Amino acid sequence: MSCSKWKEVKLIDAVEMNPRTILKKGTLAKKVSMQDIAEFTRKIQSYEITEFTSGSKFKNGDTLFARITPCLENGKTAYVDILEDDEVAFGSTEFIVFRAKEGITDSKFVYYLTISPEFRNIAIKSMTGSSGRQRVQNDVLANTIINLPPLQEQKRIAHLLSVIDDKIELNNEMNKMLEEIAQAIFQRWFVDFEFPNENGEPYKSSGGKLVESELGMIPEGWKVATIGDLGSVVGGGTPSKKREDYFTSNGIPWITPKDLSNNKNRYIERGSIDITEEGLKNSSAKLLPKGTVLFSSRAPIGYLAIAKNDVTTNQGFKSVIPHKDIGTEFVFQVLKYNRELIESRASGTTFKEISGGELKKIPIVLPKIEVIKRYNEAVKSLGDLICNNEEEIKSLISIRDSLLPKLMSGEIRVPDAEREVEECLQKSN
DNA sequence: TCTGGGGATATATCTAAAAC
DNA sequence: GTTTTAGATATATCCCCAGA
Repeated sequence: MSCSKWKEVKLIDAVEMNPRTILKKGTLAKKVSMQDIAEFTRKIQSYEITEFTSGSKFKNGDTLFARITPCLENGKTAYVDILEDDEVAFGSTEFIVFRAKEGITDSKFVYYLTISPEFRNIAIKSMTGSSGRQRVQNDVLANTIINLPPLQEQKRIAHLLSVIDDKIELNNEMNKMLEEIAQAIFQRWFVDFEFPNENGEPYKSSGGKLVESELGMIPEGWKVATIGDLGSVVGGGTPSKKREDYFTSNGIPWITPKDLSNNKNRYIERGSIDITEEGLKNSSAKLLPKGTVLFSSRAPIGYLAIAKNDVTTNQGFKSVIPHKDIGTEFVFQVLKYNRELIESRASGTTFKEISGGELKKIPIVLPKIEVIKRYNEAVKSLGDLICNNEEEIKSLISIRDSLLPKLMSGEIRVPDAEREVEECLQKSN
């Protein structure tokens, strides 16, 4: 049901595809690789500055659209807003660059158009190429008929969706900062030994005594222990014969390293697939309680997450179920702080793997229990804040994804959608 | 500049050997 | 006998670049 003022036009008449953009060879410029784009995320995650040799070229306001399998299917599409006004950047050759046409389309509307399921499906269906390396056919996209609202309406739609994405980005920023604070506190207390003493003064600089240990000077009363002393170290498992009936969409959450590579959240509820009771029984995986720290131990060593509820993992993890008086946060930070050391103890030729035995043996400085207790009180709210922000992001994503196709097709109009968004934001605040 | 083939590397999966 | 470790192999992902 589209409004009469909406017009059916060919994409190429509304949007420039791979527009000519000038950047001289050898110029230093920002470079956005495929891995700098996250799945279904508007914001470009990172970039490097390097000499331009070849690749796609773009400016602020452009949309980068992955054209190769599986990046496109996985939702690698981003909006460029990391540049100065006249700055030109470049990136992977596997991007199609979309640019709004002056007076015809709005740049953010173009972004939301390209992430709408309808548009993505057309792109995905058009893909051809040798197996495993399918690419979008540009001319199919160019000739796709889209239902284009008047410019003002485009701006309203884009603005509304942007409000949601802005909030998601804000929450992500906030969480990044909170995580940095959490790390800084850990560093200050347990690496610099400036934890507050009984009088609330920083221990070391107010004359707290340090004594010799095999890990250098440490506060009196502390000791050198191992990661194995922090809790039980448990390996994961995969059912020996991969049988479909061992997996389900609503069983016991089963986490694999891949679930963490796509998901930078600190807390995890479930992975992309669950395991059945039967499957769990037929593997060496165990049920891990809420608060267990998951540490990927094979191939990508060092992905970290905290179980938000009971979960299991595949064999790519060693998990630490923290002792009661140590607590999740301390274990999480110890593993994070020692990531490189742990990786250096890994063995294996095809790829590195840290064995449970080796992981347990990694030496660490263990504070007095009362200090850990105070630490846990000090950082508890940080963890809670991060967790809440992550929850809020999830609900924002779900409202964005439900509104987007309806707004793009004209099924609902901006004022009605606005009300839904406001309700959602209100609830989360 | 555009298009698509294919190399390089990272990661997942399967499963056998080693360790318990 | 069961669990853990890790090699072989398959797949996923990203990048480079030749030829039109």
